[in-house]
Amino acid sequence: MIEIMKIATWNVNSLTVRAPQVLDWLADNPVDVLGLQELKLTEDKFPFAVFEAAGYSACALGQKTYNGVALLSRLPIADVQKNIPGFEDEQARVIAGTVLSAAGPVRVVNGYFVNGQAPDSDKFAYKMRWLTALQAWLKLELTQYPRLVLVGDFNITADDRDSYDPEGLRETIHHTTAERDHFKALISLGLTDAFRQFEQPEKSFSWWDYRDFGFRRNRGLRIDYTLVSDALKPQVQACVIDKLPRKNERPSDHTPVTVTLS
DNA sequence: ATGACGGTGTGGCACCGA
Repeated sequence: MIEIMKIATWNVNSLTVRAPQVLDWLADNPVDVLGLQELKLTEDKFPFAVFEAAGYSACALGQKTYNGVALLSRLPIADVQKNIPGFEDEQARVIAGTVLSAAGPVRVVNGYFVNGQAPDSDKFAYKMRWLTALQAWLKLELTQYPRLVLVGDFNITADDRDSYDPEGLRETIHHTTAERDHFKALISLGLTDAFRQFEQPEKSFSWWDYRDFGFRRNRGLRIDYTLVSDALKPQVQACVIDKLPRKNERPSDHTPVTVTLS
């Protein structure tokens, strides 16, 4: 018998607005674990009960107005970690937990990576510091949890295929060499971009600007990723971007990405 | 070059996102 485990990521851009869409999506796509980003609410406003009723327990690191991350899971979650240990951060960007599946424990790290605004900004400097801290922590996590999945909104295009206009946007935010070097450094820890393990259509994106008919014109970026550790790589069965929720009324600007493990 | 759209908080807009 083959145990299947599905892990997904979705930047919902306000859980207050999007909770009904998340519930609808889970009803159609009953993944085992869903990492959410950009909750834009504090934990006291997190709708634990509605997700419980749908069969999902939740753990969350909230923040008013900005950021905020959560893990929804149908399986028990243990050893929850909020933000990067030893990295002082007022912003709620990371939540990790160990999912106890029938096939053994899987460490799921869910991140809302720093946007960075512009390469010459203070926010970009923070992005670099944050990425450095994430990398150092994940190196340790991987020794403790060889079976690890890193999901989230990375706010980085891994390479030119992940942008609708790689030439025109060269060295702008999400496209800089410095950001891509950090992405490669994560890969060098022993992680693999599950999406690129499979043949994919050209111009596959996970985010489209609300403005200027971005989705209709497919002017988007692939910035939402599911990275699997070397130990899990042989078990990757599929990785798909679901564009359907982007067609909803009042959609998030991001769509869910799901990785399937055997 | 700018702003376009959307969410939030607070206030009559500004800030942020990507």
